[in-house]
Amino acid sequence: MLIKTYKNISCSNCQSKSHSLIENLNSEELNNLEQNRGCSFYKKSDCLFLEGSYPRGVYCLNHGKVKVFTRGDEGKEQIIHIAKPGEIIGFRAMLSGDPYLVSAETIEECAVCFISKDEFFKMMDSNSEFRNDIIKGLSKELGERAVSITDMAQKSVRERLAVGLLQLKEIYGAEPINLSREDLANFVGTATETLIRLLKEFKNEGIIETQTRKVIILKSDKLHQLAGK
Amino acid sequence: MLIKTYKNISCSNCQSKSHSLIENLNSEELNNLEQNRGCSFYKKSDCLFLEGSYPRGVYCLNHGKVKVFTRGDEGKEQIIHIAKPGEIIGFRAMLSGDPYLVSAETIEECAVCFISKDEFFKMMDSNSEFRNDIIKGLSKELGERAVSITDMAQKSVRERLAVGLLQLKEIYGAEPINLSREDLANFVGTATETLIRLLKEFKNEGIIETQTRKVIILKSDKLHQLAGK
DNA sequence: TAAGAAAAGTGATTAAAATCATGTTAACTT
DNA sequence: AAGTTAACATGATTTTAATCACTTTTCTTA
Repeated sequence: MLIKTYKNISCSNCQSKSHSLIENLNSEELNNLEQNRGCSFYKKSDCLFLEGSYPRGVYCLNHGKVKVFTRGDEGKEQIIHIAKPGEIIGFRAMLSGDPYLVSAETIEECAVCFISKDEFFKMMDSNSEFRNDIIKGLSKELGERAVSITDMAQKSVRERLAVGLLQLKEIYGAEPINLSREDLANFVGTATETLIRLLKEFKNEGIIETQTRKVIILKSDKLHQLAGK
Repeated sequence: MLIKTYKNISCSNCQSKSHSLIENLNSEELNNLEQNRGCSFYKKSDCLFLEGSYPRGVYCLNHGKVKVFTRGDEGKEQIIHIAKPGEIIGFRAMLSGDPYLVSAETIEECAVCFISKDEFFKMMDSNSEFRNDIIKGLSKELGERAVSITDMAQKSVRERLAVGLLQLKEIYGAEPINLSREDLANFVGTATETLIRLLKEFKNEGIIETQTRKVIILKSDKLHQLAGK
């Protein structure tokens, strides 16, 4: 259970600062940020923001994981990204000036700081390093998404599952992957039943191990092979 | 046939300036840009840049169309974007500092100006309006790609063809869509044979008309229906 | 801790789209 | 203008993955 001392989180001492875009702020800026952001605790499956609404600021993830997804025609989720601590969520729509095209929801207990639009743009304007990091982040993600589109269009579900598991390994690090089968299916872009069958195959082939819902990767090299180029 | 007076194109009078990111440059900046860019004429199927190589600058499309694509495992192209006059091509990789993740190739005769890395970054640094337009452009595209991923994962090929034709209508405007069946298939993300069969269906349903390779959209509303949400 | 609900898993069937094989038309080239 | 090549088109077949119907297991919470 997450210790709910989140109100006391300081930006300067934030455990997630080192792998965050805020790492290049100086101490003055960090102090200012600390005064002007609000921290909240979110239960599992809480919504950060909803597709179609207008952004009022950005979310800085201190603890937990957040899924970012769109909904297709029949309401089926497509998970575009799973955010981990340190990530700033939702700045894309703020920068473009459009309403959100995606929704964001916690998939475990989370501590999240909210930075208002004004504050965020102030940081963008005053700190060129921060701004460049944002631009680099956008660019990097844009490149990754071109690859994702190609994968979706050309790879088989089996290959996509291999790709997806490798991505999730990066996100979860040493911890086992802890996603519902449905979320995993919506990340890979397939039906839940198909996903379950393929997971079983991978398990039988000794590539992964499962502990009820949790997935542990045993043979990354094999997954790389299966994933293709 | 494109008149090859492209050497004389001036940025200030560029026919594509008004729908380009360079429209917010002042006359001094435009003059400077004009001194420092090089214009070239490209035949159909010429390569602007190749996946894996390092960007040395950006390409500003004055005339013609350019396809931007990745290659999947078996070399099959996935067309991510089709650029039209006014667009700046290839700044994504320059901003992220990585090698290109995509290739760019002309699909008709083109006039293209090259702006060097230095020049481009100078413009980014000195003109905040230009910079903001770039950031907005990146953000907008990033949002669109989330939708594309979802479409690829969830829509049928028939639905995707409807979506794709509507996008191409925006790009081609009043002119008929002029793409090879293979390129069209690689844009929609399907096999060429499947695409041809679906085009025939759309034709039989009176939604489109074909003139050999050219496609003319007759009923956009019907395409919107078929495309889903 | 027992009951109910939600998630995970299985089997059978159907549907969609890829693949393979081959024929036809259009577009260059000499 | 004829010949050659490449693009377009079509039919038959196979493969992949979705869908539907249902069972079992695992969480919740009263």
